[in-house]
Amino acid sequence: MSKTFSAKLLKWFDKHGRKDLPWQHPRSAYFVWLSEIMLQQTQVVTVIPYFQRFIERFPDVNSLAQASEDEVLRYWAGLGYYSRARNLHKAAQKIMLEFQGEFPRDLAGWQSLPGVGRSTAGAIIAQAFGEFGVILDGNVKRVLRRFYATHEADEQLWPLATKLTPQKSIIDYSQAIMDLGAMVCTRSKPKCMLCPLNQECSAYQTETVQNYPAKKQRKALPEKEKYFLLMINEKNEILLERQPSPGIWGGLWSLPSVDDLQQFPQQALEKLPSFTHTFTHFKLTLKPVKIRVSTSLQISETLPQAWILLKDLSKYALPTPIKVFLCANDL
DNA sequence: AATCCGGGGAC
DNA sequence: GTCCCAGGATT
Repeated sequence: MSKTFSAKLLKWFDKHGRKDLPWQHPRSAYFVWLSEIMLQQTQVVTVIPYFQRFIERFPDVNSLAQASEDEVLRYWAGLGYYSRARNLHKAAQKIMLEFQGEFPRDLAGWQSLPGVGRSTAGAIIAQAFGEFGVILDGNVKRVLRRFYATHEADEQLWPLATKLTPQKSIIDYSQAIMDLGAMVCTRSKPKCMLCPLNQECSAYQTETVQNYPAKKQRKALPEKEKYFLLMINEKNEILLERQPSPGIWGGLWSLPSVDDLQQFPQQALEKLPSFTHTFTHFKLTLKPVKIRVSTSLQISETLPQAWILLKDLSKYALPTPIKVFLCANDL
């Protein structure tokens, strides 16, 4: 049934597949796991430099487990979805303490680790151990929806993905199905003429490729606005606060933010140009305010705080828009 | 089943 | 500007 599908895909992979990604050499369980987490909702080209820096500092699961969460987040800062980094760190500690430093070998073992779901576990089983594992990521979903010309929900695609996955050549197949989605069966302008599966592809044969996957209707993003306090003391230090997790920018260091400025004397404030940042579920207008304060001023401490010099900014994990703002402003 | 969680690349 | 990317956790 799936024989022609995987056979044709593997033949295509031999010639056109990606075989020199950083996590493929060596293809260790640690590298595969780390790459799969970084690649969740994040494109390959974005991940590569983060992966390189990360493995240089944390070359194995033990070094990752021993590190502080704060340092792990520093190496993740800018990549987004910071719960991935927190979960990765927790998982490393679990592997060291509960699994005696040995990676799981089966699906259930991997899925017991925080941040590892069904698809990531399947990818790791396949790529790290060469055993039967099924992937259903964004690429595979798109390929399957077009191949079967179906609008079925994500969950309904698992049996199809499982049926198509071969017992042999699993390492290459799992890479091949993702490469096809990333390189040929792309979201826009798919290269159907180059596709090894076009003769069996229902969407291609009915000339309805553009209908799959269907466009989702998006709701208008809610808009929020907050004041971000650029507090500067007499030593020219600024105040950072560590954000609570879970939550936006959880675990990262950001400027203190407030909904209004009524607690501050008007003459102490200097309003700076506002800017916007769009998250997945809302649009935030950041309204920076510069406040000169005396060193002795006691700020209410609901979150961990640090007075830091601008030159030491790189020692902290900052959200990208905050980092960009601070680097663009002399104090 | 929806919603939350970032940032950026491609268009 | 829109869309969505090697998704998972939470509700």
